[in-house]
Amino acid sequence: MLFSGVDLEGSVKEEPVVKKANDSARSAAPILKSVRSKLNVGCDSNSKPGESSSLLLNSDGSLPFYFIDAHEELYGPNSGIIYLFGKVKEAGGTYGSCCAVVNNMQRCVYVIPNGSVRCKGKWDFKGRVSLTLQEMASVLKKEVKEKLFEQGVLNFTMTPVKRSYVFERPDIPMGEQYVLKITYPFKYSALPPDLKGEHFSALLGTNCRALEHFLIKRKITGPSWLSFLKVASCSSAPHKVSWCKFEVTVDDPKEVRISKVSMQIPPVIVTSINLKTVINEKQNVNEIVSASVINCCKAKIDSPTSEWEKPGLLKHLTIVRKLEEDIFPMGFEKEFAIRNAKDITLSQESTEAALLNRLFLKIYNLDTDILVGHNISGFDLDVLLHRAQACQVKSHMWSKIGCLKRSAMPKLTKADTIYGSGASRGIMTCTAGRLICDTYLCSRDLLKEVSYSLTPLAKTQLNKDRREIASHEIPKAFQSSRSLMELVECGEADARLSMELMFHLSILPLTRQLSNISGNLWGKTLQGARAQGVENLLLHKFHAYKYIVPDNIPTRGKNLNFAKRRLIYSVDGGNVDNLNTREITSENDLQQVNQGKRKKGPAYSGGLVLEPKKGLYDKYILLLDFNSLYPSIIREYNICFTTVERSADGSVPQLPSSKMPGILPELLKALVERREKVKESIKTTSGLDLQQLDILQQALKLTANRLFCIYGCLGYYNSRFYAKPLAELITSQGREILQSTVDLVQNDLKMEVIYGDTDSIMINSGLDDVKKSKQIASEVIKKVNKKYEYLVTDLDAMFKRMLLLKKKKYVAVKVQFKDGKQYEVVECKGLEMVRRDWSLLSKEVGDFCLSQILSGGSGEDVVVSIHNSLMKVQKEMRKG
DNA sequence: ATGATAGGTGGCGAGA
DNA sequence: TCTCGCCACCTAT
Repeated sequence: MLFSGVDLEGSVKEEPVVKKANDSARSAAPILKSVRSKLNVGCDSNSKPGESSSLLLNSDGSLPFYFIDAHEELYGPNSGIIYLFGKVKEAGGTYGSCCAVVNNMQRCVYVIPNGSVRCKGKWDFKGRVSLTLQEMASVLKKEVKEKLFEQGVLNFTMTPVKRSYVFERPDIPMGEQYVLKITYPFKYSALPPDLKGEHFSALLGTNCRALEHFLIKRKITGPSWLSFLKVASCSSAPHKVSWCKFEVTVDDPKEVRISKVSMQIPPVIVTSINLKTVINEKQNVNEIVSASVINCCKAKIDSPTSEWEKPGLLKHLTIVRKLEEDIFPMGFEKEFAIRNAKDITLSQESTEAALLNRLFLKIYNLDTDILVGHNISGFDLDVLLHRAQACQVKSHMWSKIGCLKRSAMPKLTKADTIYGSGASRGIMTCTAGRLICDTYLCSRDLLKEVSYSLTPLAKTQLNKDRREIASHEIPKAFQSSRSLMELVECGEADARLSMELMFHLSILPLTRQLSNISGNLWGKTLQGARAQGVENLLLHKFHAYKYIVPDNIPTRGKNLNFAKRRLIYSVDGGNVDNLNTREITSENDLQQVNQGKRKKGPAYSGGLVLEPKKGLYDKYILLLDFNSLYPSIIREYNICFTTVERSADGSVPQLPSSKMPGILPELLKALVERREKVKESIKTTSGLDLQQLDILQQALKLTANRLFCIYGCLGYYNSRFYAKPLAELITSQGREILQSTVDLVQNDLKMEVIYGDTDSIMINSGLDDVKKSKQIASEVIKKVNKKYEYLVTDLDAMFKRMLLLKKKKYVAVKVQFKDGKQYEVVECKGLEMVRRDWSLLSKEVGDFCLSQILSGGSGEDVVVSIHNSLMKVQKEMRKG
C-alpha cells in the first residue's frame, strides 16, 4: 500500500502483546531484559519513589515505539546521529516519552559513469572501447577508490546498481543505467558535489542528510508505530543525552522497522504556554513578568478530542515574578494562599531567572510532547530563549524546553522577525523532541479569516470574548493585588483559548494525517511547510521506484548557487547563440538575487483570463468549473518527469507519447481514489470510527487542495523538484483547454461566454427559469466532459443576477438549494469590500450600492437610492 | 528558504 | 498639473 501510515479499514484493534519475549525467540531478548532492568534505574525523575516501570515488548521481543518527532544535528561532532522521539508503553499501560539514538548512519552517494550504458548492458566507454559491466565497474571502482582516499574517506563499500535519473540536470543522462553506489559512514565529511573524474561525470547524493536518508530508506511516513528489533543499550540517568523518561540506543538503522501490528495510537501530552512581558526601553527587549501553563495529559491525535475539559485531565499554573525590586502588592499573599489551597496553581518568584527555571522545570516534569500557543513560534519561544540567555539560566535548565540536553545555545536569530514567519532554525533546534503547535500559524492555514489574532478568532471560532491587556498596561497591573490577579487570569485564559482553538480545529489529528499522507515530519507539517510535504511525497515515491532523486541544495551559500544553478540548469542559456547573451543572462539573474526576494518576475506564463463582457446581467448565468484543473491535466496527459521529453532549447515540451503511466499521474490517481474510498467508508460507518474517518477525509480534502502544490513545486524555483518545462507544459495545456471549451460553447452550442479565468467559464443562458438553466448547464457539461478522460467540469454556481466589472472583479446573486428550498447568497469577488486594505466605510457604502444594484429594482429607483445614501455619507463625513 | 501566475488599484516620484 | 511607469499590496484561480 502506498501510504502505510494511514490505516483505512479496521484501524484500531489489537493491543500490543504484553511483555516477555518468547524464550527461544530472538537473541534480542536477553539484551532487552537488561534494558528493562536498566530502565528501572534510569527513569529517575518522573516516577515516584519505590515505583518502578518497565517497558512492554512485542511478542517477537522487539520494542514498540510510537514515532512522533525526529532531529539531527547538522553541525558539530554529533552530526550524522539521528534522534527519534516518541512514546513507549510502560507496564502499567501508561505511555512514557522515549528518545532513541540511532547511530552508524551511512552516507549514500551515486557515481554517474561517463558514456552510455543503455546499450545491452554493455558499457560503451568514450565510444571507443566496449567493456563489459564487470570490467567497466573495476575501472571505475579503481578511480573512485583513489578519489575517496584523497578525500580522506577510508572506509566504504561500492556496488554497481541499476538506477534511473529523470530530472533537470543536463550533465546526467536521462533514463535507466548502471551507476556505482558508494556507502560510507557519516563521520567522514561529505564529498564535494562537483567532484568529477576520468570515468565519471557526476556525483549524486553527496550532501543527503542522515535523517532524510533514514526516513526514506526505512519508509517511515510520518508519526507511526515502529519496532526496534535490537536495542543496543540504554543509558541511565547521568549518561542520558535526552530529557526523556526513557532512552535507548540503536546501533544499526536497519533494526528500525515499521510496525506490522496495528496498535492503538497513544494520547499525547499537550502544554499550552502564554507569556506576559514588559518592554525594557533601555535595551529594547521583552522581559517576562508572568508565564501561564495549561496542560492536557491525554490529547487524542487519532480523532477529535471532545472532553479535554473533563476534570483531572487539565492542570494549570501561572508563575509571576516581582517587577524590578518591588514587592508584590498588598493582598497578593492572601490571594496566593487561596489559589494554592487545593493544588499549586500560582507560583511567585523574585526574579525573571527564577521564573524561567521554574517554567523549564515544569515543562520537563510534565513530560510534554507538544507545546502549543498563539504565535508561540513567533514570540513566546523566542522571548523565552533570549531571556534565558540574558538571565544566564543554566543550560541544564533552558535545554529542557526541548528533549535534548544541550550545553551551548544555538544561534538565535533576532527577535524582530516578521509576525507569523515561524520559528527560527535555532529555536527549532532547542525545542527538538517537542512539537510546536502554533495556533496562529495553523489557523492561518486552515481558516479564511480577516484577522488571525487571538481575540477575533476566539469570537468567531469559539464564540468567546477575550479580555485583552495591552502591553503598556502590564506594568500597571502590579499596582494592586486585584489587577495583578487579572493579569494572571488573562494569561491563563489566553493559554486556555489557544489550547481550545487547537482542539476545536482538530489541528493535531489533521496535521498527523497530513504527515502520514505526505510522509513528512509532523513538526514540519505543523510549521506549515507545504512545499516540503510535496517534496517528501515525491522523495518516497521516486525512491520506491529506484530513481535517484535530485540533490538537496543546502541553504548555506544558496545565493551563490542560485546563479550557478541557473547557469548549469538553465535551458535559456543553453542556446548556443553567443556567449555574451549567456553572460548577460546570468548577470541579470545575479542582480535579481542580490535585489532580494521582492523582485521576482514570472518565470513562465500561467493561466488564461478572458476579457470580460462587462455589464449587469439579469438572466441566469452558469458558472462552469474544471475540478482541480492542473492535477487533472497531469493525469489526463500523463505528465511526469519520467514521460515528458524536455527539449534542449528550453521551449515548451511536447505532450508525452508514452503510454507508460508516469509517477506523478499514479500518485494523483492514488490520492483521488483514496479520497473516494474514504468518502464511501464514511457513509457506511458510525460511531467513533466515523470521527476518525472524518478527520481522514478532511485531511484528504486538504491534500486534494494541496495537489495543486505538486504543480506549484514544479514551478517553484527553490523546490528540489523544480522543473520549469513541466510546469510550463501544464499551464499551456490549461490555456488550451479553456480556450477550446470556450470555442465549443460559442461555436457548437451557440451560447454566449461572458468571462472565464484559468479553469472556469461563465455562460449567459439568457433564461429566467432556474430549472431550464440547470438543464442547459448539464447538457453543456456533458458535451465538454465527453472530450476528456480525467478532466471533469461541474456546475459551480448559477447566478440570478450579476454585475461583471473587470477581470477578477464581479458580484453575483448565487442561487442555492437546501432541502428542496431555494435561497440566494451574494458572492463578491475582488472588489474593495473583500480586500483588507480598504476602509470599513468604503466597504459599507459599496455593500449598500451593490445590494441596490442587484436588488432587481428599476434603474431609476436604484440610482436615486444610491445617490441619497452617498449624500448622507458625505454629510456625516463633513460633520466628523 | 518555506508552492504558481494574472490582474487591479492607489501611492509616489520623475518628467513634461 | 497631468501622465506614466514602477511598486506594494491584495486578490482570483
